[in-house]
Amino acid sequence: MEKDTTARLLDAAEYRMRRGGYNSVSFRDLASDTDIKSSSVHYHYPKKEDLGVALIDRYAERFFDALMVASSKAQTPKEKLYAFRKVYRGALYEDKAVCLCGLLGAEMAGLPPALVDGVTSFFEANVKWVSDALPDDLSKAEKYKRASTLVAAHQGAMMMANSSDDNKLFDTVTEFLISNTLGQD
Amino acid sequence: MEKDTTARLLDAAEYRMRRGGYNSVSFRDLASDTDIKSSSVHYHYPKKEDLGVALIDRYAERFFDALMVASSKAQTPKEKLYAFRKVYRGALYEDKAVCLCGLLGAEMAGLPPALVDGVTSFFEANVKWVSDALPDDLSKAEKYKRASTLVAAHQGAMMMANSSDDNKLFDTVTEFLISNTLGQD
DNA sequence: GTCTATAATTTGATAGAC
DNA sequence: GTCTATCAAATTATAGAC
Repeated sequence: MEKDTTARLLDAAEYRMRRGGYNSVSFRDLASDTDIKSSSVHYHYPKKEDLGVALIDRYAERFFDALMVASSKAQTPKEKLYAFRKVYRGALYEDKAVCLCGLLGAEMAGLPPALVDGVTSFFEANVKWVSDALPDDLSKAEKYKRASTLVAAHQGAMMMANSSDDNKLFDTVTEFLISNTLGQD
Repeated sequence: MEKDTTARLLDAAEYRMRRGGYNSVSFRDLASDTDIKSSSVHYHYPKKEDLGVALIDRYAERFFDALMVASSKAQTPKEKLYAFRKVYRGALYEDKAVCLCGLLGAEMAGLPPALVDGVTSFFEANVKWVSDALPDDLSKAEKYKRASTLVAAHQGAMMMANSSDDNKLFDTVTEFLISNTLGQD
């Protein structure tokens, strides 16, 4: 089963965008990456915006799919949070890049308006997932606080690991924070 | 005392780069922002790289100056960490943008090599400053772990606040983390 | 230091043939 | 779906006058 052209285009675009940001991706780069012409890229994604929206959608879907898989056997809050960490960790170690939505979230003010909602939703869903993973006895506000902290730290750790070319930093930070956030009431 | 042209150029470039990333800044934009011609921008910064390096240098200098001022009366670890938070918070609230180095750190792989060191140094210096602010009785490894976590969380919280247009998220996360990181041994 | 002028390249995008 | 051909605009950058 060969990958179709849109999948290969999204792969190439994601690779580039997660390394250099939205404006670092050009139709001609994608064309040469996938051995077609730039006009053919426009056939699949008429505007760059359309490509951006498709990229974010696919990224979010894949992320939450991976999260479901990784957490399928998780019972305790701790196990669930380590599943969350594992998915982030995979994105950093396997793709050797930061989170697509983390980068675009920073570039938010410079993005076409059509992309904004997808990025915002990604983080809302992140925080919601982590909230639901936390112990039941915590208040809603307390869950929100801790979940936001965990998501923010995962994103920040990813960026710092990326910028210092030291993935261990991600491991250290996220491990510390998960045990710390759970370790007290 | 009027601002000289380089200062106005760096102001304009910083404004744009912190909103859209490295590739969202063009010489012509800066020219129109400062009411000069793009060829005159090149007089001050021959290559875009040169501009980028100058931007990062100025940003880092200003950041650590602000940190010195904010922490001048801080005695305890807690007071010092709140001073650190205050400087980050100012960058988010007053400039209404993420950290320049946070954004560039995410875009690292797509940046001209000349910019890499400045971004890396910024974070190393951040972690060092926070390490030194932590209680003396902690081991070096423990300080590194906590300092990295605090810096990562500040960066991540900034990005998330930016992407959700909700600066309160930054306040919540950083307040929680500072009290939490200090609250136990 | 700033300007005019311009070059070389890249970029997002479209028309129309196959 | 992909191609050739093309466009208009943007972008980095330089030469040379004032």
